[in-house]
Amino acid sequence: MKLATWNVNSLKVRLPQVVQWLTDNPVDVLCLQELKLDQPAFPVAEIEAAGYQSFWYGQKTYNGVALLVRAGARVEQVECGIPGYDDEQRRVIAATVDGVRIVCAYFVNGEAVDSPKYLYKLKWLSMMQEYVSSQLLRYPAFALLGDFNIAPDDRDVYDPLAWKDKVLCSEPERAAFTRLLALGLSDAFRLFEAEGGQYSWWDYRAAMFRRGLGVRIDHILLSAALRRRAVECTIDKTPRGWERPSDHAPVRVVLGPDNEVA
DNA sequence: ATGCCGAAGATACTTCGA
Repeated sequence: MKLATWNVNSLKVRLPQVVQWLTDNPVDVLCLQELKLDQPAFPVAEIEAAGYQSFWYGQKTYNGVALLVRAGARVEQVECGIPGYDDEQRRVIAATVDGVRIVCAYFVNGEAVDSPKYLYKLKWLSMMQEYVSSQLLRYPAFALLGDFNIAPDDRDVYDPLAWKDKVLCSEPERAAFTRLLALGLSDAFRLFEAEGGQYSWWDYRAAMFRRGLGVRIDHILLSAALRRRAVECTIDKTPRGWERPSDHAPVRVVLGPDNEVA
């Protein structure tokens, strides 16, 4: 089973790239963030023509998340938003795909540590913590994928000194990421790569991608049951080099068969 | 110290992203 996540920064603009990427990378589930599409505007037919079912939670201009699921896969228990959290911003969609619980999330950016949006981010992170905790009790085969807007440690930042205590890198954000791991989740990328210098987001400005200056903020977290099956996890920089790219790159994980004896 | 780029809504600039 193959899972991936990609912040597309407008699905309207990036639709041809999403279809191209799925053709080149026929994953079972692709989690999308920042659709920037009103709910009725979702390109269901185009996604279906590419061989995928669509489940989405759209919002005009901002936010919006989707699960693209390979045709033929069994999809159950689709859930939008965090239950019990009345959040106007549409950032979460979940579903069970062929027995694996998938949560796709667009974490709050926060703007800056002295911003009111940062307080919203911390509140949102605590709600996500509770949500993931309760999901794990129900679904042992669990994966959380998305744009976390958190660089877990200094290996994930091109200039840790410049980013020290800044949004994406502040201690409270990193502590929230660590708390998610403490629920029994593993950062799939770090199962295979201990070195720094691999990033998933590069600022459009100042030719940051060309200069190799980025941040790793898009992640795939796996429960113990899925961690055992993980074979590889890679960041695909290819689409970041295309014309009119998203500022984020897709992240992909390959899971082997479930060999556990029931 | 600030903007750089890019998307979107509005309609010539502003808001937001990270």
